[in-house]
Amino acid sequence: MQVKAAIAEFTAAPCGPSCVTCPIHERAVCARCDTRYLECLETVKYYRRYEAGQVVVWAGDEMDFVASIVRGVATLTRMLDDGRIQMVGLLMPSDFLGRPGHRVATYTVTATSDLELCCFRRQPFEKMMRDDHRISSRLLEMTLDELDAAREWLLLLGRKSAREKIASFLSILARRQAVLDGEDPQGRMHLELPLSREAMSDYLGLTIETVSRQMTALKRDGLIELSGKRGVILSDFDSLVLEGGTDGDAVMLS
Amino acid sequence: MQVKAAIAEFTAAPCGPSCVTCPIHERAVCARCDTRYLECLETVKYYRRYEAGQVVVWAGDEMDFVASIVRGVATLTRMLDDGRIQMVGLLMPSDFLGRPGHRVATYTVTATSDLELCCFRRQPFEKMMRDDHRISSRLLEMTLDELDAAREWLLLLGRKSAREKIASFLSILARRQAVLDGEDPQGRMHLELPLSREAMSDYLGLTIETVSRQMTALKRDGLIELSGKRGVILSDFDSLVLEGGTDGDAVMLS
DNA sequence: CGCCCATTTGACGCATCTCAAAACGAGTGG
DNA sequence: CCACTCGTTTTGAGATGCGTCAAATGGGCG
Repeated sequence: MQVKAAIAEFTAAPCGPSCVTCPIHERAVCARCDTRYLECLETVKYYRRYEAGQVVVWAGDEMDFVASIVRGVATLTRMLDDGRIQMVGLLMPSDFLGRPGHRVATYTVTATSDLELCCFRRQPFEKMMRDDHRISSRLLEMTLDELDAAREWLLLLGRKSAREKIASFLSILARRQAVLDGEDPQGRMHLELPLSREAMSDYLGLTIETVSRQMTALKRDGLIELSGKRGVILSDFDSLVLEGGTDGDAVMLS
Repeated sequence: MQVKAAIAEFTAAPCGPSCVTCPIHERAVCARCDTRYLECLETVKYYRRYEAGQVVVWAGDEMDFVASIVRGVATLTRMLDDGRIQMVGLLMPSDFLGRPGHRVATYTVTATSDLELCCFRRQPFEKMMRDDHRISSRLLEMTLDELDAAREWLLLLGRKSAREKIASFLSILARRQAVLDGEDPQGRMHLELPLSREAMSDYLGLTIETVSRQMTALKRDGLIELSGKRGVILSDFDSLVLEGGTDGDAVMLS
């Protein structure tokens, strides 16, 4: 599915749920807003939904909004001239989408599961960033976290073996899942992969065949069990982290 | 030089040059400060010098300052348990070093050429970020740029061949050099590499031998000429960019 | 001049890619 | 309820780009 022809259709909910009951309010870009600006955000926000597989924006297209991921998973991808694809971002609930100040999208954004966005029109959002220091300060923090994650990813792509890449990837997903659930990642864990094998290979800089072979190898070695296409059970979180070479340890230091 | 034993010694210049005549003032984190805060920065800043090869901080160490690169080049690196190294950041003049809010360094910082830093003690700098919106807003912008660069780097590590990696790397250096000189990168260009072959291999996720072989190959094919260990002449900037698969095009879109 | 270290060159092995086919699972219609 | 289809995933066999190990070259400096 190198280039998916599906054009993004969406349903706009002009009057979405309230920010107060919003499931991502604690962690999203709006997390630190005081009541006054939260009310203001409330008036300019709107929701969009995408089905799994739909493209949200193409690299090079204009994007007139920025957004928080409310539900589901989206990917950012870059493509070389001859069609080779690399994923460069994996957005999960509470993550921020878009770049304030840039009208043109640098990456292709795709929904890999059913996706719900809380969108803000660019102009009003940029104005609010100027007015309420808390928004841009939270965005700075989130961007610095993204940068650290990207650097961890560089280490993975540059120096890890296929087996280590898979193990690291599963650890990362498990950790993010646990954080979202407000738990500590440990012991036996259930995981529902939000990505196809192809998307995994785009994340890891591998081919789909190598991903499949290494998943089988990890299963053979008792580190994971597979249940259906997307289900994975990690026999032991710490063992898997070990198998990945070194993961996130440095990022965890505060 | 997996682990260089050299402990960072430095000379502190308590009263450095003035911000007004500072060569990086236009582009650094302080670029947008108004006069009042610039004067304030002036009182808390201090300079440090490192010789080529010295380590500025080790990953895991406390770092009580943040800094702007004034002169020279520094690298950020991460290491796996068994010693494999990956570079995850390449800092050039006007770039920012350190993470406000984090006391412990996540990456090992090394001077790869003689290096001059304009340092700010963490606490006063963080206070000033809170007081002067312009500092944190400039830092946000710089961090977003870094994130885009890191994502370009992900594409390079994940999907490019050794030859494309080298070509891309040289293009990136040439482009950054040109930007710093306020010129457009094009045609025949002279380049003085700020990195050893080993550092290049750490940047590109290759071995030193492969880097060397591909440099030779690019020379054989007339794309570059070598003059001494660090000197490179790009026969034609655009040809080299082409050889790199696709470089920075997307990042250049505004 | 001679030593030291960075770089280049060479020969060989292996991890991952490529191409191809089989297996599997989900959805559809008879 | 089963047969069929289509897309995804797994498995297999062979090719290759890059890594590994080892030696040669070369430039800089005492």
